[in-house]
Order: sequence, then C-alpha cells, then structure tokens
Amino acid sequence: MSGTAERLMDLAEAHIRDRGYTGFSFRNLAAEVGIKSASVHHHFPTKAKMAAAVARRYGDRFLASVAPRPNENAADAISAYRSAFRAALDRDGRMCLCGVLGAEAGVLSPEVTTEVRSFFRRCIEDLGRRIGGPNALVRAFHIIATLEGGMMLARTYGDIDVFDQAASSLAQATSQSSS
Amino acid sequence: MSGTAERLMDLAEAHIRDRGYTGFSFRNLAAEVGIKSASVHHHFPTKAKMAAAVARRYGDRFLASVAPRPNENAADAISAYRSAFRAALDRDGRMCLCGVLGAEAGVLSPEVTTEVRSFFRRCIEDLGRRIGGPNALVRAFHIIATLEGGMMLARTYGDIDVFDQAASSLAQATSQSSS
DNA sequence: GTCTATAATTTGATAGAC
DNA sequence: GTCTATCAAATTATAGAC
Repeated sequence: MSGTAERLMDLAEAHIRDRGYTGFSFRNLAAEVGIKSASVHHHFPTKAKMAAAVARRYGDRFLASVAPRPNENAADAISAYRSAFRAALDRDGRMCLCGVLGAEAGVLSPEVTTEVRSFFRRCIEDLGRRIGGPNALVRAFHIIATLEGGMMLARTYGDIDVFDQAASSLAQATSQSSS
Repeated sequence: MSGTAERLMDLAEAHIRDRGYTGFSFRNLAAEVGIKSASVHHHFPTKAKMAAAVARRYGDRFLASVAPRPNENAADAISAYRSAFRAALDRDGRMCLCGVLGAEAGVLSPEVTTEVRSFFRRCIEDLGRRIGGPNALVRAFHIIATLEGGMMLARTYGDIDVFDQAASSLAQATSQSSS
C-alpha cells in the first residue's frame, strides 16, 4: 500500500463520514492530495472498490482499538465500545463510517454493503462474546444500535452531550462483574 | 398544496429514505410523476427547500401516528414509538427519513438541518413527557437512539429481526405502570 | 505514478413560451 | 402548471503519453 493510497483512504474516510457515499468524489480527494482525479483510479479502480477498502480498513482499526484487556468484565467491554465511538465523535466531529454507509443502504453496491455488514457482524459477535450470558447477542445488538443512533443524534444536534445521554444507561443496568 | 406537489413529496420521501439526500434528484422524481424536472421547480424552488418541506411533513405525520391513548403508561409510550418505526421499516423496507438525513449531516443546508433537529426534539420531548419520572429525557434520548440505530442495522442486514433484537429490551426493563 | 484529454452522463437551476 | 431549451458545473471512468 503506497503512501498516496493511504492518504487517499484517510481523506475518503473523512469525507464519507461527513457527507456520505454519494457526497464524496474522486476529484475532491485528488485535489486535497495534490494529484488529478485520473490518478486516483490508478490506486482504486472504482469508487465502490475504494469505499469497500476504506470500510474494511476502518473495521480492522476499530476492532483493534476495542480489543479486550485481561480480566475484563461485561461492563468493561461495553465501556470499550462506547469510549471508542465517543472518542471518534469527539476528535473528528463525525459519526461512525459504517453507520453513515448503512443509512444510505439503497445507494451502495454489493461490495460496499458486504463490508458494512461485515463490520457490524464483527462488532456484535465480539461484543456478545465478551458480554457473555444467555442474551449476549441480543444485548450486543442493542448496544451497537444505541451507540450508532446516539452518534447520529449527537451529530444532528452538534452536541456530544447527546451521545452521552443516549449511552449513559448502557453500562450500568447491564453490568455483570466477573473479575 | 396541489396534488402534484404531494405526489412529488411522496416520491422524494421514499427516495431520500432509500438513497439519502444526495442520492435523490429532481429529474428522477419528475420522470416518475410524468413531468419534466423544470416543472418541479414550480412547486419547490430548490432541492433544499423541498427536502425541508418533506422532513416537516414527515415529522407532523409521524408524531400524529404516535399520539398517546388515554391512560397510557410509560411502557405504552415506548411501545408506540417502537411500533411506529417498525411498521415503516416493515412496510417500506426503509428506515426513518430523519435518521438518514442526520447521518448525512455534513451535506445538508441549514434549512434541512433545522427540520431534522426539530423532528428529534419533538420526538424526544414528547416521549420524555409521556415516560415521566426523574430521568425521563435521558431515557427518551436512549430510546430514540436505539430505535434509529436499530433501523439502520436492520436495513444493513436486510432483516427486520435485527430491529426487534436491538429494541427488545426497551419496554421491559424500563416500564413504570401508572394506570 | 501522474499527467492531459476526453467521453458520456447527471446534476440543480433559469428563461421564457404556451 | 408544464413545456422546451439551455446553462454551468460536476460526476465516474477510460485511453494513452510521459
């Protein structure tokens, strides 16, 4: 992966999180990197393949960032996910890449949809495993839904407090100490 | 409001819910109605004003559809919101209009953002009032976030069961009978 | 790996006739 | 209220030189 390709992916990720899939263009990315849009096609043959690559890298990085610490309990796992999303929202003022793409489902090509679905599958399976207990998977769906919706609301309001309010009850009512 | 304008709004609402704000165009709407795109500008001067009008009408209708029955309790109120979103998801295979627009926040003009924010404000204030109790507003934020995120996930998975799983715990753990 | 040049299409919007 | 005609701009993508 060349340096230019990585810079293009960085910008694409930021643009998609800000403006959605249809709202980002090869020309804009190229201009910010200092090349022409035709050169972007050398690194990524189509817009869809680029978005799919960006989504995959995003998922890999995100899952690495929420990796469990030794001896964590369920509340720790939930807290890891909430903190990771919150940090991205706070740092960039933007919501989750896959949350944005998921909302635009009707416009995505199959290769992008596959990556978005894969992201959520990975998150929910990982979180469910770490929560444990009988309803682990259902609880994981609930938590990811709340965090994604909370990011969308916070972005709409332009106020990160909204995310904190939406997510505040997640860790408490569901904690199961195990350590 | 002429019949044509209403049909245009119906189609715009469907298109935005499917493909997002950037993903719908005057030309597509016009073609489906059987007129030319120039004629759409007679009814709505700009795309942004049309989207704002669609969002406002959507909010009015949605809030009417969740109006409380006499002697409802908190669980009934939560159930009303969950059922309303679920019905739209089930009927149209699409998520909430304002959830889609909120995810695209960076591309919206102020007049559209205002309407989207107003929709969520109305929902959360109404739901909070009907839930009652000390943390009513925080709980309302949590519920709306979960439902919006749940719709996004269900759309991404192409499976309404995902919505049901994400939302299943909302009414139970939080019910406060009052009647 | 980047460029010029260009194709083919789509976009939001306007002017003015009917 | 709808039309034709058109504008100016943007889009994804390709061919081929360097």
